[in-house]
This record gives sequence, C-alpha cells and structure tokens, in this order.
Amino acid sequence: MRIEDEIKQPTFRDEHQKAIINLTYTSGWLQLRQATAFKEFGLTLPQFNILRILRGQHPLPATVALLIDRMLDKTSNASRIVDRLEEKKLVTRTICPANRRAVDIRITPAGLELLKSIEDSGVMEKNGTRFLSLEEARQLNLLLDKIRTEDGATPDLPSCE
Amino acid sequence: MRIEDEIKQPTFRDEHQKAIINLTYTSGWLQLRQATAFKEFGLTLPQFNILRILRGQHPLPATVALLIDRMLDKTSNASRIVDRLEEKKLVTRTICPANRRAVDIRITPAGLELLKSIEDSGVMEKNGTRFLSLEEARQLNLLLDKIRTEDGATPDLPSCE
DNA sequence: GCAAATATAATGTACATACATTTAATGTCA
DNA sequence: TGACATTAAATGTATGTACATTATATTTGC
Repeated sequence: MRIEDEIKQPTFRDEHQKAIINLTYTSGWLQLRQATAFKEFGLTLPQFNILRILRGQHPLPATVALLIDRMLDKTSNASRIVDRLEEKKLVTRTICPANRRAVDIRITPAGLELLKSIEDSGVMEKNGTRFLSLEEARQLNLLLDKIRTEDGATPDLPSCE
Repeated sequence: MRIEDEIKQPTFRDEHQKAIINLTYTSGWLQLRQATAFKEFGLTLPQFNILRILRGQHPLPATVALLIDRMLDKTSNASRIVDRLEEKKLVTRTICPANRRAVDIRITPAGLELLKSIEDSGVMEKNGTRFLSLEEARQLNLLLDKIRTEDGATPDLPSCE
C-alpha cells in the first residue's frame, strides 16, 4: 500500500519529505512485526539482538562496552537489557578477573538453544523484503547508505544508476 | 558510510538481510538527528508530530482517537503525550460538549508559534535526504512501499524500473 | 426505562531509550 | 606514594511504546 494511504495523508511537501516519513513508518512497521514474532519466544527485539552478538562471540565473553559498540542503537542501555536476559538465565555475568571494572557476559546453553529454535521456526524470513528482487535490495542499500552521508563529508558512494 | 562499516559487521547472510538491518539502522540514525534538533525547542519527536496534526486541524479540535489514527505509530499512547504538551501550555483539553466521553484537544497560540519558529529555523531541512536526487527519492519511496506488501495481498505497485 | 453492549479516554505495568550522574577500579604522573 | 584523571558499568529520571485493564458516557435492544 502506498504511504499516502497508510497514514491517510494525501499529499506531501515533496518527494524527499515523503521519503523521510516513509522510512520512519516502514521501519516501525517492520520492527512491530519482528517484535511480535519474537514475543512468542519471550524475547524483545533488543534482547534478541544482544543474544545474537553474544553468540557471535561465543565461547569468548563480551563486555558491556562491546555490546554497545555492536548494537544498532549505540546509546541505548545495554546494562539493563542484560539484566533481563540474566533473569531468564539466557546469559551469565561474571566480573572479569583481569580487569575488575569490566564484566564478562556469556550466552548460556539455554540461550544458544533459544536462538536456534527461533531460527528454525522460520520467523526471521518473514520480514517483508521477500517482495524485493536482489537488484532492488541492492538499490535500497545504496539509497539508505546515501541518506546517512554526513554533513561536510564527501559522498564517496557510486551513483545508483 | 556503508552499513558494514557503521555497525562493524563485515558480511551479511544476503542482500535482503542487509537491507533489513540497514533500514532499521538508518531510521534510528535519522530519528536521533531529528530528536536532537527538536530538543533545542523543548519537544520530543512524538510531541512534535502531535502538534503538527493539531495544527492541521486548527481551528477545529481533535480527539485522542483522531490523533491515534493520524500518528505514524498507531499503538503508541497519545493520551500521555498530550499530557506533556498540556503541561507546557502548547495544547488545551476540554471535554467535548456533544459527547462527554470524548475530549477536544486544540493547539494554543503558543503551540502555533513554536511550530513556526521550528520551521523557520530550517532544522527540518537537515534531514539526510538532501543527498538524494528527486529520482532517487522516488525510487526509495517505491521500494519502501513494496516492503510493506502484505502477505496474501497482490502487489499492485509498478515495477521500479 | 433499564440492563447490557459499546465507545472513548485514562491508567497500570513491563520494557526500552536518552542522557546525566554515581560507584568503583585502574592508570598517570608529580 | 598519593592526588587526580580515566575507564567500565550501573543507576536515576524523564519520556516513549506495547498491551491490558479500568472508568465513565453513550447507545442499543428488550
């Protein structure tokens, strides 16, 4: 459905303004669907993302600083998300012996099993981009990268044509 | 910057998976910048969006139900966002005389002035899409609309070529 | 007319985000 | 060595989101 119809706004100031709204709306739409899928497994989206990072490190531990560095949203509060995962016995926290300021966070066998069962269930494939061709997915990635071009930075991306 | 470098993940399962991550990351990037811009004016992003809807209705009032219908995220809690705007004297709430279950919400002159000063400041143009050409913005809108194609629905969008 | 159903908004709870502050361990250097 | 800065994580506070429940007003059907 076109964004105009989704949010019942018949016109936009221009195509760029529409793209902003569309990006925000589509991202929210996608995240809501993902969150709904993970709820069945007792996880929120940020919790799932942290678990995946921990599996990527496994069997090495991760620190909170590493989680923040890898997370999509750099400023969110990893400490409290780890709290919830720890309550569910999906991760462990131990003070790092080499540096007692740091905390070693590890995914547990239960955490690994949960990730596997989520992936086996196929929910991750129901994510909306199956309606895009490979070439369309490539174009979308290029356009999104271009949006994040910083002020003052010279865009060094290839043109989309 | 490419998404691979932004989140320090050198490879993705496939281009579609990358598009999902890129969409989420770029949307978060954009919203953080918008929120930062509005903070200078004492508003959060949802508060700003509600104010704009109210201005669109002005001088007619809006109900909470209308706000929910127009908001990008349909399930968020309009009632409490209106609470904050009311505390700041940017909107008023009066019980609708014709239907005392409903509440008439109106933007105040102070609210209208605040919106105008935000728009006059030019912060809304610094939104990232200035690096897209008109044609690229159009393509992006088509691709995003396509992602939201519902299961079972027949995609009736023109191809992107 | 009145009980039940429905509509409208507000409230409660759990979780997350944004940002400032605090606590504790470690590093630095006079 | 000891004062001071720095680092790592946790905590506090305000706001927002998701979802269930509640409070009140109105509508409906007998």
